[in-house]
Amino acid sequence: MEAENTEQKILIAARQVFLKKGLAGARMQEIADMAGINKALLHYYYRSKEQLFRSSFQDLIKQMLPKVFGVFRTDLPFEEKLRTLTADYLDFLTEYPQLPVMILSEIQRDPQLLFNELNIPDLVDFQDLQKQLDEEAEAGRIRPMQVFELIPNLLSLLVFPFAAKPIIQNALKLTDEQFKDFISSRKLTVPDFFMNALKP
Amino acid sequence: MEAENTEQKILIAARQVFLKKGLAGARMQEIADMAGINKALLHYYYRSKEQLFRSSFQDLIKQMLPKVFGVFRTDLPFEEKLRTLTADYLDFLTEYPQLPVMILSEIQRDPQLLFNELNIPDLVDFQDLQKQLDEEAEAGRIRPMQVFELIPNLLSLLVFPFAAKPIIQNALKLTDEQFKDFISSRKLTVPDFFMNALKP
DNA sequence: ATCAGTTTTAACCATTTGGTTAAACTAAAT
DNA sequence: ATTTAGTTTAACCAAATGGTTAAAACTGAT
Repeated sequence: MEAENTEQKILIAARQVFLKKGLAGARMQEIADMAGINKALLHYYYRSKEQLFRSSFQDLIKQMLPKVFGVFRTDLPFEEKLRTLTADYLDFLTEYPQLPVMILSEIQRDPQLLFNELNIPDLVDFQDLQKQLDEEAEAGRIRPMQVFELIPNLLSLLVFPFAAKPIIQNALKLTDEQFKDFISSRKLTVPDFFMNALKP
Repeated sequence: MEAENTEQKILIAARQVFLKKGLAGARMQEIADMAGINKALLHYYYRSKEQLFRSSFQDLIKQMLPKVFGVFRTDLPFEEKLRTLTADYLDFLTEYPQLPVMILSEIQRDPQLLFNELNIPDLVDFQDLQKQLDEEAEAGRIRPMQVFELIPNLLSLLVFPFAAKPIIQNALKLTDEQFKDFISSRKLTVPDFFMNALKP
């Protein structure tokens, strides 16, 4: 998190502020203060708030997507894919717990935002995954399952607890540390739960 | 959605705008326009933007919570509870698909918001539910399961698809109507998935 | 018809906010 | 030493925005 050049300092500060407050709620002054620079310098490096937001957003998404979908491009057995993805994704989100809400709310505001820059089918070959599922089902190891049911269910189980972090923490009276433990426990319980749900 | 008195018109308009843009993104002028009234009239009825937001937010939450948690106060068999809650909750969220993101992002901004006004343990008696789970497990109908694992998993499966609606719609190329069908199919697949995951 | 209370409006205000400008500083290249 | 390019700042600006005010219009009771 240390400062290198000014551009980096700005990006890091912007990320922090945008993650917490979103595009509309963020103030250029706050970002400048957090980066320890003058507000005009923001506009020198990134012409507008919108542009700074996009850079910061893009940066995060580019970090995120390979970790979410990368494992789908390997030829690991299905259960391995599931366990790897779960652990990697939960680790990543633990670093940026506010990311899901920020992404979801900005996409609600501007649905184009995400898809102008990246192509999800490019990242996950749904058909390949479906083929693997069909094979597993054929072999009697899991019950028949559609990717379009499986993927939303899996992402739900992985992402939602972060989106609902304040609610969970309050309802269960967890400190930040305890919340991390809660998430950590899910690296096992979620794949277990999931594999059980897939049993024939 | 029809106008009764001005106060109602304002609340309805405010709800629409806040749902779409959140507190920071909403403009008083836009709310006034949508309600077909003058901006000053907003301030006559609701002193400030913050207060209008709270009223609108409160209103929605009060509608939502009984539907989410109400069934936990009945003495239905566990699987019945699960299926009832799923159907009711999915129906409710279908009416307000943007609600989850709005709630989650405003709570991230101000974690107090939700809990100042309502007490979740008052709505769900976790211990009662745990007892029921223990009984089901004892009888060999499900495997042992903690409420604190079950509830987050269930809410994840129910809420997340709405939060990710634009992503799902784009990735799967669904119209609004097809998205509703997708959600509707989950009234069966989610409880099925869930009950299967709970099998001993 | 009039009066009191409520509702509605147009005009206005102060502050905030994103963004600009022009000048000063720095360090490397010539 | 001077030029040049990049970096940083203080001071400003125009527009947007939440909020106020005072007066007009409406309503229902007397």
